[in-house]
Formats: sequence, C-alpha cells, structure tokens
Amino acid sequence: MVLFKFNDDTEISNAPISTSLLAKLQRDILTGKLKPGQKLTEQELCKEYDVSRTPIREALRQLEADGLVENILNRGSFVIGMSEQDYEDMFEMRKAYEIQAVEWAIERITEEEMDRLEETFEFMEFYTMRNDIDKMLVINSGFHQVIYEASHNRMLQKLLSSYQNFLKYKGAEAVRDENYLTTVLAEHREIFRAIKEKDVKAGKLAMEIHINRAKERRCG
Amino acid sequence: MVLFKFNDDTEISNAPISTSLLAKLQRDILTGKLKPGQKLTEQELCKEYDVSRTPIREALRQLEADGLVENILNRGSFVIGMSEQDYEDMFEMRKAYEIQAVEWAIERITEEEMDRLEETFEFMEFYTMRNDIDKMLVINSGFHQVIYEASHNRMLQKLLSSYQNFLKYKGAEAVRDENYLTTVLAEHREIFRAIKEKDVKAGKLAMEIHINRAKERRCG
DNA sequence: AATCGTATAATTGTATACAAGAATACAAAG
DNA sequence: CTTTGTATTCTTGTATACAATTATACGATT
Repeated sequence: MVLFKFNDDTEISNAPISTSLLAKLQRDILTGKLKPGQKLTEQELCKEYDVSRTPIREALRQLEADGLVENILNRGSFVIGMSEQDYEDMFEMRKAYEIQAVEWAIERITEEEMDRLEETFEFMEFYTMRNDIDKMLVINSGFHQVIYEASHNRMLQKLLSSYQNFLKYKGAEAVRDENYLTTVLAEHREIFRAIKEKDVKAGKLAMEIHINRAKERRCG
Repeated sequence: MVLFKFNDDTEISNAPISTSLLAKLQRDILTGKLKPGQKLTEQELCKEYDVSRTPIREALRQLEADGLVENILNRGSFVIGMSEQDYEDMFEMRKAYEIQAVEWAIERITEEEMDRLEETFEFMEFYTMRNDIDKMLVINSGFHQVIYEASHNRMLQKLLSSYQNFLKYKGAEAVRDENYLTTVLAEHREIFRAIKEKDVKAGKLAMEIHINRAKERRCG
C-alpha cells in the first residue's frame, strides 16, 4: 500500500506537459526565481522548457487562476507572486480553517480514514526515532491531508491543500532545532488523540497550538 | 464615475474568448445545464460556441483549477459541479471569512474605501426606495466587495469573490418577500455603521446576523 | 535635440495540422 | 452466446501556421 506520494509534480512523467510546467512555474515564482512584475514571454518559456506554446499557455491560465500571474489582453503574462503580507494573510486564513477542519473531521471521519490517520501518526513516530527530518516534513503534510479528507468538505480540502502548496517553499528554510521532531510529534499526538476520542474542544485547541508553533518555526 | 460593473462576463467583448467561455461554462455548470459526470468533448464545445479548440482548452484548464471540472489524461474533461453538500460547506466557510473580513476591514480601511462604502450604501437606500430588487442584488454584492478590498488581504478577497461567483446563481431563486429590501437594508446599515465607527465587535456581530439571515433567505 | 508618425518587428490570440492514446466495432475462437 | 483480439475511428495532447494587436526603430519635422 502506498501511503505517501512524494508529489513533486515537476517530475511527473505520465501527465500532460502543462501540469508539470504549472508545478515548475509555481515553484519558480514562489521561490523568487521569477520575480513580481517580470514579463513571462511565451516564446522564452518555449525555449526554456522546450515545448510549444499550447501547453505553456494552459499552464499560464492556471497560474492566473491561482493569482500568481496576471494576464493583460494582447500584452501577455506578468508575475504577481506572493508578498510577505500575502504570506502573513494566508497563514492567518489557514489557521482558522485548520481549526475548523478538526471539528468537521471529528464529526465526519470514517473508520478507514481513522485507520489511515493512525497509520500516518505511527509513521511520524517511526521517522522521529529515525531522526529523518525530510521524511517528517512529508508525513506532516500527509497527516494534515488526512484530516482535510476526513472533514468531507471539498472546498476546505481544496483550499487547505493549495495553501500547503503555497507555503511549502517557506518551510524549506525552517528552523530545525534539535527538539523539532519530538516537539512536532507531541503536537500531532494531541491532535490525533483528540480526533480518536472525538473531543472537538481538545482537538481545536491542539490544532491551534500546533499551527501557532508552526508559524514560529516557520514550517509545518 | 462608474461604481458598479454589471459583470456578466458572458458578454464581455474586449476579452479573450477563453475568458467569456469560462464564464459561460461556469454558469452552465452551476445552473445545472451541464450535469455532474457529463463529458465535455472539445469538438462539441467548438461547435456549440463556434471557436477553435485552443480557447476551449484554456477555459477547461481554468474550470479545472476552480474544481468544477476534472481532467483525466487522454480521456478528457468531466463535469464535477457543486453538490448540495458543497454549497452548504462553502456557505459555512464563507460565513467565517465574511466575519473575519469585517475585522480586517475596520483595521485597514482607507478614506477612499470608506467613501466608496458609504456611497454604495446610499445606493442601497436609493434602490430600496425604488423597490428595485435586481439592482439591489448587484449592489449587495458590491457592498461586500468593498469590504473585501478594505480588508487588504488578497487571499481573502480572491476567495470570497470566488464564493460570491459560485453562490450567485443560488440567489436567483431567492425568497423575495415584501420585506426583503428593507430587511437587507437594515442589516447593511448595521454593518456600515459599525465599520464607520470602527466598532469591531458590533461589525462582526452584524455581519454574522446578516450572513445567517442570508442563508435562510438563500440569497445575499 | 525632442517629438511625432510611420514602417517594421515581435508578441499575443486563434485556428488548424499532426501524433499518440483511448474507445468502439466487429470478427474469430472458445 | 460470450469472450478476446484487432482494426478502425474518435479524442486528446502537442506543434505549427496565420491573424490581429502591441512594441520598437528610425526618420521627418519642429
């Protein structure tokens, strides 16, 4: 059973070009390789990625829907990107919805999802023992994803997933002190326990604490 | 000065075809003309709208980003649409953020935006006097838009705008009793007054009341 | 020298052409 | 009659070609 796809879409092979292009452009914009205001000329992107304009334009349209790019009629696409204020705002919005997600998850979680959450948490314990921070970051994301799914709220799931996608490049520069793994594990244990025991109040509180600490750590 | 664009994007002329196509397809999916599970064959859409596949595909990509359509590799696009549960969930999410928006708006609103909010409210009074429900629905949307802008939170603005866009077709079948206009006006007056007086607590409360009533009315 | 106008080049918007994979129809085997 | 394999058709994915708009270069005029 495959629990976690290491979903770096930039290297998906069996997908339309525009999908991997989208992921690459998202990455390049969010990491600052492509800067706000910069013109994205289709021809240059064609040469850069060695594909024709069709998939390029499709990727640009999706970036536009994400709000990372602005398209001006007959003049082309320009990078919008994310300001520090944008990140701050997104973080605040994420926090509120992560807390709400716990409540809905407790109300609606299925047995299968509960098993998956437990299994995911056990992976966290395993990687903490192994002291594997990179794996932990992936599992961390996965743990929250299970909660999103368990909320059975498509809107919430889509939104929080996209926020994760936006914020993940911030996490790369995270403070990783010696207590990172054990601290994060403890925080997730509280969340997991509350969900298992269907304790809404405790779950929301545990999530709030976790997200606030995540902000201080500048990563999940 | 143009206060309100009657933004039925289905009739924008000076825009790429894919933009008006997107609006039309959104409308057709949200009003149920195109049903969940239905295959959207590019050729058929070409004939339907008398354009080539290029703009069709671009519109489909954006619908995919909206979550209204699912794209399966080499098999095409399928309508996802919005279930009643989706609408319910979206409404709950919207509520949380409309309330949050008031708080941020009060903290960050500029003089220009305050003027615009006042002007918008005065239009509401005018159209209430004129008993013009259709205009009222548009102004109602505009009033909230000003608050979104005043929150100076791009993420929030984008999210709530898209929710408005999704929910607007629901409003068309709204209960429109004889008190609709005066009730809605009174609700907005409370919100407006609280923002003008920078009373966060009153503003959030007024918005919560307004949104809850809007849910009962099944429209803004 | 600065500004305006025109011609040219470059870029986007749209349509079409070609390639690759998926669905369908149908025949042959069990 | 059902099933399986294959050929054909259809659809999508990608590249290219053409049209329309915008940007640039350069010379003429003041």
